[in-house]
Amino acid sequence: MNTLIVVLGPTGVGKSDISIQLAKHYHSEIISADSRQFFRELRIGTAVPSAEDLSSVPHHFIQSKSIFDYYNVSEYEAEAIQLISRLFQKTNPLILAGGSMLYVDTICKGIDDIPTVDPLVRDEVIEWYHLNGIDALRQKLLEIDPEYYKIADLNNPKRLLHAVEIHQMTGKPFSSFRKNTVKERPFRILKVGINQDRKVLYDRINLRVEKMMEAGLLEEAKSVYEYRNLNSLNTVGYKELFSFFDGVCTLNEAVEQIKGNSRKYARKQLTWFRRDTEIKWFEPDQVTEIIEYTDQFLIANG
RNA sequence: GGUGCCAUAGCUCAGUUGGUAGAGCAAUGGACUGAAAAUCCAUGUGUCCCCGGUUCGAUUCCUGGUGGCACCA
Repeated sequence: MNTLIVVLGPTGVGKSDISIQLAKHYHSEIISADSRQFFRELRIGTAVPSAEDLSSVPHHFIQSKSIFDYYNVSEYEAEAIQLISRLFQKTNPLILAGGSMLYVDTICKGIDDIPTVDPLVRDEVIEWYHLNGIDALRQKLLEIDPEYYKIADLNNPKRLLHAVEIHQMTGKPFSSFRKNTVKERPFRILKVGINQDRKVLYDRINLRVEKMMEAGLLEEAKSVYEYRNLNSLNTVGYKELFSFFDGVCTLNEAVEQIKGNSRKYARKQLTWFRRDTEIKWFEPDQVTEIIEYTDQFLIANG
């Protein structure tokens, strides 16, 4: 059976470098599980690998979408699983690299089949929510889906809105779609986590933001500023600079916020990954150990 | 050297008419099913600069010291 080596970890820890080294070692290819590097208009702020790195190993799903495209985890699951099975016909193992937790999990475990929400329905429900407030939204959920109401995060409008949207679209409660079934993949999965001392990681993140600014992040943000309402632009590195363009804060404050929000994101990623006991953790400089680990797994599993 | 102001959480500061203190930022933990770099929840002990005095009780008032800032010389 083929093996998918999943390289994951917090932002800025050096996943890309390690993935490239692994891919070279196995003459393999890299599938990205990074929900922001998909967008070709966002290059500097999402820390897309250099042109040199990209040409040294085949990469997939990097810079492959536009910020104007509607994209979501489910579409990613379908496209990525299809690609993975095609690539496995000539290459084994393959490398999945990225820090978008939900996207990584979707490849490993799958996601329930829930209808895609019609943008018109979404707008309608959001408008209703703005008019009536969160209490009314909770009340509505209680009426249409008491089962989900019991477990839902009632402070989180996005969660409640989605349940209402699904009901609006299908006439069925959102909870009836939530099966929580883990999909069996026709390949083995080996999870390699990269992490390091928190202080060192934060220094790396802060420094990386400075380098992004030197590389022209301000201009990149300016070039997409007029589309700021797009979901794809609700992204660390851009939203803070939009605030600067709006005159809400100084450039220096915006840059500090980018650093802070990147650190928060790294923490959030670690929270998510921490509960996944299948992950074997390494430090960024342990490439030799990582390859030893993946080699052993591949030998043991034919 | 003189005068004035300040000294409280990692940082910026608020506050206690005397009953040992709280905001923002930072930090930390958690949740997560088609918006996920999104969205949401939780966590605040710190010699209240130091020595002494007044007081039942001082971080708060008073004397002195130390450090910082400003102005005057």
